[in-house]
This record gives sequence, structure tokens and C-alpha cells, in this order.
Amino acid sequence: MSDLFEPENTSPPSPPLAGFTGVGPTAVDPGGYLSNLNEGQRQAVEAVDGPVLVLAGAGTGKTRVLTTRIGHILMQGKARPGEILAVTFTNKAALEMKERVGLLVNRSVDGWWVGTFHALGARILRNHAEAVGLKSNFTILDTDDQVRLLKQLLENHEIDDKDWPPRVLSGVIQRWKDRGLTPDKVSKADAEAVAEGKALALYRDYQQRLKEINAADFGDLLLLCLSLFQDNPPILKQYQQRFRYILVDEYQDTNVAQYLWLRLLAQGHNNICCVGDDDQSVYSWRGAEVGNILGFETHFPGATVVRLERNYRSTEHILAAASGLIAHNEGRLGKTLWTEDAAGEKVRVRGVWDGTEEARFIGEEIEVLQTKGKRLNTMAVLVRAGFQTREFEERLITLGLPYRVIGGARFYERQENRDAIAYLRVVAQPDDDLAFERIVNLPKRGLGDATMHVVHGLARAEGISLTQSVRRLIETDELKPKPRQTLADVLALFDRWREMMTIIPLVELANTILDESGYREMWKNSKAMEAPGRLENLKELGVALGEFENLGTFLEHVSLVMENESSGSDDKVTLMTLHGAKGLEFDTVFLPGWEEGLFPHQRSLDDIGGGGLEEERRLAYVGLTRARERAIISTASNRRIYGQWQSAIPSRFIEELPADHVNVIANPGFSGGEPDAGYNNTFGGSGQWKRSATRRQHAPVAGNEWRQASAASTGRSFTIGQRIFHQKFGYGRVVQIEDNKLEIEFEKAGTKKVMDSFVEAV
DNA sequence: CGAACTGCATTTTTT
DNA sequence: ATGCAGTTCG
Repeated sequence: MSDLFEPENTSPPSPPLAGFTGVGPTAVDPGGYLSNLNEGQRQAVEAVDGPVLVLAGAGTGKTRVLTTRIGHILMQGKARPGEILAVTFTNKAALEMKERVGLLVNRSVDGWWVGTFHALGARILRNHAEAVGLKSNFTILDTDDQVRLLKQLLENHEIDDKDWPPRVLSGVIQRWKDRGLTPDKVSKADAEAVAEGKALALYRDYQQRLKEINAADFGDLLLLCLSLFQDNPPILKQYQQRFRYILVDEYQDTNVAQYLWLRLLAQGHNNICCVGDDDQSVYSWRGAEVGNILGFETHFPGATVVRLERNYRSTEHILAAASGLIAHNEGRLGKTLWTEDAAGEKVRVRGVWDGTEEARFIGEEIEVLQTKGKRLNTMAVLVRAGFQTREFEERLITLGLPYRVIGGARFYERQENRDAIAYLRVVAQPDDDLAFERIVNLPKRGLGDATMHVVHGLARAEGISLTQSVRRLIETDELKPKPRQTLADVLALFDRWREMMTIIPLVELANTILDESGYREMWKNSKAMEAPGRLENLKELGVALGEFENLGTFLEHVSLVMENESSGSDDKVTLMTLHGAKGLEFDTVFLPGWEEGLFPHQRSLDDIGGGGLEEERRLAYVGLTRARERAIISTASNRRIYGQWQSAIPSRFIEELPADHVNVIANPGFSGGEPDAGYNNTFGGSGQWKRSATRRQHAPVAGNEWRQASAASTGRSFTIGQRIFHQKFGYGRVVQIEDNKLEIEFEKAGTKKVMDSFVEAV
């Protein structure tokens, strides 16, 4: 273990933050950055030493607190930039923190220890890879790789993949890792609960195999750090001494492994400041442990707890509604948000007949707001589950309202990009079996199952990687001449590319590989519909590559930063899930689908006493608190789920909203409650929807309409470049086709997405 | 090897 | 209903 720390730290100690301009007057700061804070925020910033928990409610300025706190520590000369560890959960948050700190201290924060748990974990591990049985160029496996690896290993484990699909087992192992459990720490009870106790051996085997192929999965980035620290006290000590101050964002989302990681690093000085909101903990299903934030004072004795309760985002009615709702949860640390802002509009609750009407209603509301001068990018539709966006998309397309859907397939996850990246991975790291396997016969080289079976056999028997196995096999005559020659050629290509790696620029290397491997040729010859798009994506990948110094940096980026955030500044309505909306805010927020079974989701209702329902309620709370000026909830009395029409009951969360802050409006056709719910009647309270509402069997009228529209849209097909006519937008040309949605460049109206049923060929 | 068929699940998402 | 993955058949 040579140099523990990177070059930027070997620079001579500079005076603490020369060039720090702060925000205002310097020295003790009267009128400077501290005076921009409210009482609570200021406390959170000034309580520099010892453990601090900042309970930051929605919209109370936690990012400001975090960044100002970093500035304050530097300003006070308590630490130099390289001595602060600031951890976030997502790259987006890390980027924002870097930007804002950079702005505050008026200098670049490159090289500071600001990043995600995973990125920082990887950074530490690369410095000490040998100590945990890896080489420093180890590959970081994504979820997909994990599953494929596991699938291969399953064969030796007599586990029935019908009962225990690799995906599930991968989840189990991941959860163990989330809890900080290496194979030898998994309890007997835990182990026996999965695949008749056979999963533990699989976990061992999986870890073994990871080392053989010089790879780590996401969980390992933390777990291996823990092992590293525990097994090498001197290394741990150096990091402890180095990170004099630790800051953590979104603490309610951390898992046990992350808590242990933080605790080890903070040991000694205990200068750790965690910011979070227990009421916004919505990720327990992926291993987040609310107990981390609930038990902070026990985990870090003598902790200072600061509550940020003054909200700068929402109106009074919105806050009161949200607070009233979340008050139904037990086991909270407790906070009451308040604001000095106006009362504003009450939260609206609208009952509708079905999903179609719901989409129509929201579409109308958006148009009304638009005529009042509201921009589309101030509005968002927040749904519980991804599939719900479809109905709104269709409606918005019909109305010609631009929208964007957040979430879904990402750039680096597209097949062609993954293939190209696989080539690069094998160049960078020959032992990367998963990448090697992906492309060894892509394009087709005539290497079938028979050949690969032999290769696998030797690899498994010897505990070596596939590349190594191939290297040996081509020296023998175990293989038939043809595949043997093919493999030799492939290996020779990789050897050549590997030599080029250090001499030619990354983009050129990638282009050479795509050409010489025949991969690009494969798509050029393909008659598949998507082929041109794939080639386009490969070009796009080239552009992305251009921004990186070397292959290693690029691959790290690909595995840790799955970003695909587009401009975001366009004037479009945002459609996304409630989970995706955490941390964002909009003037107007639409919250559709508040029905029992959908929200709260059925799965949480089935999970009796598991806390699932409370998490759903927190999700509702998150949704409401995204709104600055307006929150509009809707609930449909009929919904088509899995192709089956079902009558639905309004979500219990609607009843839980405090009546004084809510306006309930039901429609004539609405059948969620009293037989004769008045049209546009405004009730003072929300209790009128008893869940004993009559459940009737019915075939919704609107269903026919939907079916017709759907049938009409499937009949025709368009081709790219075709000239068309649209009732509302006039003549145009098809530029892209996505199912029955067309992107059309109109001659007068610009580029819009429309449904093909509204378009005629000319 | 690729097309057609069958069964099956179907919340949320980051790294 | 729908899509996907695994399997089977030509």
C-alpha cells in the first residue's frame, strides 16, 4: 500500500482557504453568510464539532445548510478542503453540492472528497485494492451483470431457478450487503430463510468469483471498504485522521453498511453531521434503514439535534395538509413545518369516473393554468407507479402539450452501448468475464455453446477468467480448428487494442474497436427497424467518450454515473413517479391515482405490520410537499389494472387530510361515495368518502371510448420522413416513431409528439 | 440459428 | 392487456 492519498493532498499546507470570498463581510461575519440563515439553519451550521443531526423538513433549506456549513468549517480554519468528507446519495446531489460549495468558496472543488457513497468507496478501494484481493483496475458490476454472473453460478448449487430466480437471489445477496453482512456474518436464521439455506454457499461462491474476475458490485464498494478498515487498522486510522469533518446528506436513505462505514470513519473525533428527514424515508425496500436516523442519538452519544421547521417552499394550506397527513404515522422524530407565506389555495381533491377522465381533467387544468400565464415547466404530474404516466402522455399528446417523462431506460443501458462498453471493458480489464462473454460472439463469429462450454469448463476448474482460459486453450488442440483459430484471432485483436489504449485517444480507440470487431458493420448490415437508431447511439457514445481522459475514468463514469438528465429547462410538463420527485419542487403538483390498492399500493397493504403503509404515507407526504402553490389530488372510481376493470375506493390518505385545508370536488359520474355526490359541491371536510362505499359491478362507459381510440390508433403505420396532416397543427413530416406516438416536425407549429390516430397521410 | 409459442408477473430506483 | 423470458419447433 504505497501512497495512501492522492496527489492533491501532497501539496504544501496552504493557509486555510486563501481566496475564500464568502458571501459578505469576513472575520467574525456580521452581515456575512451566517446572517442569511434563520435561527435553526444557523445553529446547524455553527455546531461544527461533535455529532449533529439536522432534521430538515421538506423545503427548509438543507442544501443551503450543508454548503454553508462546509464554507464555515473552512472559514474557521478548522479544516482544509481535503479534510472534509461530504457524502450524498446520488450523483445529482453530489454535483449540486460541488457546484454550490464551489460558488461559495469561489474556487473549483475538483479533487475534494465530495461524492456519493459508492464513488467515494470506489476511490478508497482503488487505493487499497490488493488488501481486499482485487487489482486497482477492478470492474464495477451493475445489477444486470450481477444477475448474469449469479445465473452462471447457480448451476453448481442445486438451487431450482424456478423457485429462486437469479434476480431474486441477487436481491437477497444485495440486501445482505446492505446490512453490512459478509458471507461469514450472515446469521443461520437469515441463511435458512432463502433457498433452503443454499443461498449462503452461493453468496460465498459469488464473492469468490468476483475476485477471480477482478470485479466488485455496488454493495462491495462499501462492504469491502468495511473489511479493509476492520482488517487494517492503520489504514482506517489514516482516513479517520484525514477526514476531520464528515457531512452526510439524505441520511434517512442510508443503509446499515453505509452507517457502519460512516461510523468507522467518524470514530475518534465524531465530527459527523447528518442531514435528513425521517418523514421522507421512502426507500426501505431497497435497503434503506430508517433506524439510522431514528437512532442517531443512541449511535452517536452526545449528539446535537437541530430541527429545521421553517418552510420556504409551500403555502400554508399545503403544509397543513401534508402535516396532518403525516401525523397519522407513528415512530417519527416529530417536526411541524410552518411558513410565513400566504395561506394560498386549499389542496384540491377531485373525484373522477376513471383514468381517462382523470387524464382529461388534469389536461384541462394544465391548459387553464397555461392561459393564466403559467409555464409548463412549473407543473408536474406525480404518479405512484411508472405505468400510470402512459395515460397522461396520451392525453397531453392529444392536447399538443409538450411533456417530458423522467425515468426509464438510460443511455448507457441501451443494448448497443452496453455492447460497445463491453468491448472497452475487456480491453481495460481482460478478466472481465461478463463483458467478454457478452461480445465474444457478437457479431457472430461461429463460437457456439459447444466451444464456450469448453472455455467455461477450464475457467471453472482452474479458477481463472475466461480470457485466461481461452489463452490456454488455443495452445492445445482441445478445440476444433475453426473455433480455435477464431478465438486466437479475437484474443489477438484485444491484445492489439490493449497496446493502442495508451497511445491513441479514447475516441479513436473506440472507433477502431467498433470497426475492427465488425460490431458497427453488424448494425450497418442489419435490416432491423432500430438499426439506424443504434448506429446513431453509437455515435452519441463517441461524443460521450470524447469528454474523458482515459478508459478507466470513462468506465468508472459509466458504472457509477448513470446520468441521462437532459436540458430540463425546456417548457414542458414533467411526468414522473413520486419517488423520482423527491428533492424537487413545482408550483403546481398533480397527484393522480389516490385509490386503495394503487396508492397506498396493494403490496404495502398486504404487508401487515411491516411498516409498508407508513412508507406509502410518507410518499404521499413527499408528493404534497413538492408543491409550492397548488396541489391537486385525484381519485378515480374505476381503474383498469392488468387489463381488468376494477372499481376503486378513494385512498385512505384522502380521509386523513385535515378538512380545513382541503377542497373536495366530485363529478356527476363519480361513484366513489354517496349515490348522488353533488356536482361541484365543495365539502368542508374530507370525511364524506366512507370506505364502505358501494362496490358495484360495472362496465365503464368510458371504457368503450378508450377501446375505440386504441383500435383507431393501431390500424395505420407511418414511416420516417413521411408527409402528414394534423387537424390542429397542419402539415408536417414524421421524424420519429415510437409505438403509436409520432414525433412530427410541423411546418408551422414546430416539432411535437402526436398520436398517429390524429394524423393523416398526404 | 431464428421464429413462434407459452407461461408469468406486473411499485417504487441508485449506485 | 402486455411484455418479457425461456423454451420449443422448423
